[in-house]
Amino acid sequence: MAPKTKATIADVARAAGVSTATAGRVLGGYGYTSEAKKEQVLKAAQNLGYRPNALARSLITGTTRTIGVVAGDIQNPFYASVLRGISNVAEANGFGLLITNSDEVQSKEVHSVELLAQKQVDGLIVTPSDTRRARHLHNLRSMGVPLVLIDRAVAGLMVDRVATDNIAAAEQAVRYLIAAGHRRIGIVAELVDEESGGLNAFLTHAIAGDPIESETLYPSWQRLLGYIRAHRIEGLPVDPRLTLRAGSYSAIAAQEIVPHLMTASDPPTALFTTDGTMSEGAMRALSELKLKIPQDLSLICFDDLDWMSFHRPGITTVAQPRLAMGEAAARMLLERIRGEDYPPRTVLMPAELVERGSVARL
Amino acid sequence: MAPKTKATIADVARAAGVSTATAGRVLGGYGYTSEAKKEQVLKAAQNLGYRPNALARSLITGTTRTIGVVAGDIQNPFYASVLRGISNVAEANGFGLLITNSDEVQSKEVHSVELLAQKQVDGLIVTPSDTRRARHLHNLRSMGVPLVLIDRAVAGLMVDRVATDNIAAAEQAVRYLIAAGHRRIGIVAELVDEESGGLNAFLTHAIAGDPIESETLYPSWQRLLGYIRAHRIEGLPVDPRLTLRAGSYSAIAAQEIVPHLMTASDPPTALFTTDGTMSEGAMRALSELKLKIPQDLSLICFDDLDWMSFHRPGITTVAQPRLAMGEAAARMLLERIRGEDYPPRTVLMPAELVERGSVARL
DNA sequence: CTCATATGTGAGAACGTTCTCGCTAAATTT
DNA sequence: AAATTTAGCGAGAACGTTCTCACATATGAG
Repeated sequence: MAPKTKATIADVARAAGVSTATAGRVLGGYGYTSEAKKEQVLKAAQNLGYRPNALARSLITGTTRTIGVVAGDIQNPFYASVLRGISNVAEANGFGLLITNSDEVQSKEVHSVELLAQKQVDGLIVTPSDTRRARHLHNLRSMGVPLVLIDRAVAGLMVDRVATDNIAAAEQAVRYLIAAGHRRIGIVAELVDEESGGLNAFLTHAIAGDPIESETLYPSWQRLLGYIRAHRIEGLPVDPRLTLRAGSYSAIAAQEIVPHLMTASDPPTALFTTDGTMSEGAMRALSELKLKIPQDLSLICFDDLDWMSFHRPGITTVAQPRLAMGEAAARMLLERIRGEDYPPRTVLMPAELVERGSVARL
Repeated sequence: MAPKTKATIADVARAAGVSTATAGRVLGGYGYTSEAKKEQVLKAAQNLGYRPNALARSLITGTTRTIGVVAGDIQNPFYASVLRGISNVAEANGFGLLITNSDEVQSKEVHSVELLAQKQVDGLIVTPSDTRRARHLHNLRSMGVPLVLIDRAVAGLMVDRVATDNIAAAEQAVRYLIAAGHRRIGIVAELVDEESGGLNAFLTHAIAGDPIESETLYPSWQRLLGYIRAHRIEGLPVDPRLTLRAGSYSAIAAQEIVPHLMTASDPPTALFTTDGTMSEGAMRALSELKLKIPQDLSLICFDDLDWMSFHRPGITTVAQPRLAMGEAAARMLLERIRGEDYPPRTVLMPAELVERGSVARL
């Protein structure tokens, strides 16, 4: 029944009494074959338990029907959802998914991209960990490997990209807080990479309303920018002491920094956390400080994580369409793989402010 | 600099003025080569931007350095963590990861396994969606493809397996509740597949203490068994009305069923939820019912999800070593791929009861 | 000096497919 | 009736590697 050794197309051909070419035609579904031989071959294949070797096929067709993904960390709900979105459309189109983690470390990302390229993926979806140095990605482009960026852009790399409209999303959230009467609003953001001149320089520029090249900013910087814009629009000053930088993409970092803000002399009445991880860290800190939400502190988070809906009170949050982002990215990539030749597209997806009970009116 | 077309080993050989065999030797790092030629070849490869084609290599070596994973749903924190564990050891050993979702649907799982097998993965890690019908997995074994099962077993399929010791874990949690004075303890479990005779027959058998073949039980049934054993050990009767079956692996199902229990005439004083998804659904329901934990209801969950630690009160839970499970599975698989030939091993990992504040002493 | 061993090299087969070509026979058009 | 097209099939060349072999050359032992 189940054969001990794998059967090749030649074995099937021999068993069916035809040439490998004919066997290949019926098994591969290309070219002409008579009904009679088709049945013979199919029966022989069935008996031998023939399973096509995708490697050999890919070697000659030049396509693997596999797409490579470099995510930051599969375990992170953001990436997990994005991946699921990618997986959905990949699967629907008969594509496999080769997934790696970069941990937001450039060297790992380079290594991953190299691995995936060697495995001859038909295209890549990457969340670049460095928005400037990206030789490996430029290199891919010059080799003609389709590439789609998620969540972040790379300066000078003109490729398809899908991201959240971070500035608008943050601006909306912060204006919502201001509309509720809040005047001192804290923000806790990752802000991992030094923008030229650092946080202070960025703040003074942004507060002054200087034009800022925001496209290639990291998402957390974009969200900070939205925070600042909301203040400017509403005619409110920005107090730099209210802008908290975690400095790394970790909940612990957020958790450690929040207490400084809340135990200071003039604490904020509302807090805005700029992504799921920061939200989690902040929640840990607030929980330990035994602060009541929203009585002691109003809160708007970023990313709609499971617990935010059943937490009491419900957490008002900016929901990114994570699944849809993954799906959009995969669809764009598949179009490129099919050879469609648009100019590079940027899809900015709107985030939705989900109102729950974590914001008090002052 | 960056070449427009991909260079093959033959191109490199030509440029270096050696044979493809020699070029292959230095590039592939096998056999003898003189220092002089080695340098020539390396330089030529550098100039041409040579990137080895893993497909061609795999076709001849018969190994792809890729392992396939069939998970239920990447988006689910349980699978996300397990996957991360797998990824960690795979990456450390230079293996790639081909990941698919089965959504716990048998037909999708079969399809995934077939896809991965065609792509010639060196081995598979699967969370089987059906513990009985698994022809595709038996088939893999007979073809000599290494296979490791996670979380569940398949009747009659003797392969390496890693899972949580669900019975012991549930027993410990429920005994903990009993020790705290609880006498009416509800359980909300998935229990998706009809065990022979259904839930009632299972209950009567288990309560009577009949020997039960527990190895191939689905995790939720095992945890129910642990719940029953705890009652038996402590000399407490099991009230079938307290055993809630969600019937599907979804938070919504759990959310819908919990209110029936809590608004009944004789509600439990404590609740045990048997996995992360059930916990989430139950929390939703409890939140809507505005029940205070632990004053109105004590609670022990399964799986240590992020929010459980900063929820107020903290949620006491049975923490599965999800990451370690993935790592263990990957390590076992790699051993098999290397050709090590033990008899099939089952690794039952202990879960840890994390005490927080969701259990009241009566 | 001869024989064995280690080091180095290239020609060409192999891996399992798809693809190109040439050949037949039948069907259709001119 | 001749000319073309179409269906059907097989031989054998690709794809880009690794691997096996045969053959050098150098080194050292006896």
